[in-house]
Amino acid sequence: MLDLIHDKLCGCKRDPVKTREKLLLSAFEQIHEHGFQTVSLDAILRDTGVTKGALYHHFPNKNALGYAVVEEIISPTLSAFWIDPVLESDDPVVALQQLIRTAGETMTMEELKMGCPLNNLSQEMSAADEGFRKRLDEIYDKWRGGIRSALERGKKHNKVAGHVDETSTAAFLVASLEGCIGMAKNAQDMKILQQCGQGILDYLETLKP
Amino acid sequence: MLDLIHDKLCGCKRDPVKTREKLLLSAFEQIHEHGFQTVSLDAILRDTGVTKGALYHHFPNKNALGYAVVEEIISPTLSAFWIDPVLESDDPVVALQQLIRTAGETMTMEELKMGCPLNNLSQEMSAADEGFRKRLDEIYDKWRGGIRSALERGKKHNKVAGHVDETSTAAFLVASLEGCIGMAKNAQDMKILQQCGQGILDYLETLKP
DNA sequence: GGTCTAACATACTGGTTGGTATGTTTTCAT
DNA sequence: ATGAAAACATACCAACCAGTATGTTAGACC
Repeated sequence: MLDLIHDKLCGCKRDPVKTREKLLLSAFEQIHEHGFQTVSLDAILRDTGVTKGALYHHFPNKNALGYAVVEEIISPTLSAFWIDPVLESDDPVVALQQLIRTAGETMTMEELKMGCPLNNLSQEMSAADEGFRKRLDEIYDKWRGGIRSALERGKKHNKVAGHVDETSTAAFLVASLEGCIGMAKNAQDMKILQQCGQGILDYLETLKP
Repeated sequence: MLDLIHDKLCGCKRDPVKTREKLLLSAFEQIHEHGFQTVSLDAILRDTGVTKGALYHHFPNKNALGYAVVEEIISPTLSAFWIDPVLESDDPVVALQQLIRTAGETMTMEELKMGCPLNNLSQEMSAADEGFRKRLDEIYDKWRGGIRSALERGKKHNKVAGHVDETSTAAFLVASLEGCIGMAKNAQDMKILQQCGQGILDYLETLKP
């Protein structure tokens, strides 16, 4: 439907940018739901209506499609929601507590069952394919680095206690966040998510001066 | 080689218990290395020398083999190393700190790359198969319950601070432990493991009175 | 020692998958 | 207008995989 309207507005039958985007988005969703190795290209083609020839015109192989999902969807989404707000705040501890609270409140049961796209892919692919591992590790590195520098700035503004080791705390925070989401994903239980979330919130409290 | 010796000692050409054990052990290793869905039964048969007929005599299908690995290998191993020692100690905080330190010291690079078998399977299978999810969740539940009751006992012995909420702390501890191992697995970097480990150790310190 | 069944062994199948070969149709610069 | 290249479309393939059908053999029990 919308395609037809767009075709008329656009005045063209082909829109390679849109085709690529459709593929990326469908791939992201299906990878998120079923995992990269389990998802079949045919399923993505069925979902998007794109043909195999078109897919292999835009991506040389399945891995390349996955890489693009990591770089063009997962990475920017995570930055926007979890990294940038902390970097922009003067009080990273409070900012993180806020983020965790809103994440916990807005999380639906379906999202809970699917878990974190970044963590899912890491756990599935890091040992199997170096291309995935490096790209995912870059994201994690950026995340840890962001929290670390935010903690440093917070210390200067007297919002973070002096005894806090910024590097290990940042690593631990990212790890426990993913750990909590993973635990709730397996339990499929909001109560577990809230318990874990409370655990992080309490921990964050100990970082204040 | 050993099989032949055993055959002579045993005086029999067939040993169904041993055959089952061989299958379980090989399945565990290969699942740990490649994930459940990626591992092929043929690979396990090649590895063990067992034939397909024998495998399907012992297990009705692939999932059943996986379930048996969870119940008969992963669950008891985890209990022995991570749950029982904490339950037996009067000071769960110190006991956990000890466990984390020895785990961090004895971990090889190969183990680091492969991650935690329990967490790997959870992340891979919980959304895909309810049979796996329930079995893995039972293990997590036992783990959380163990730490919780250990924290309660520790409080009575004045080894755990009064402000500690046992339930959420237990959930958070298990989640962050798995989170740390997962983070180090993706990074393939001992330094990251140590940073995360230091984070947990510092956190555990805040639980003391 | 004969019989029955548990414990294996072999060969095969139907379905799926990532990838390719080859052809057609737009689009756009000249 | 036209040639070239980008953007798609179709048909096909070899490999693999879980599972099955069918047969064989060892060993326990009477």
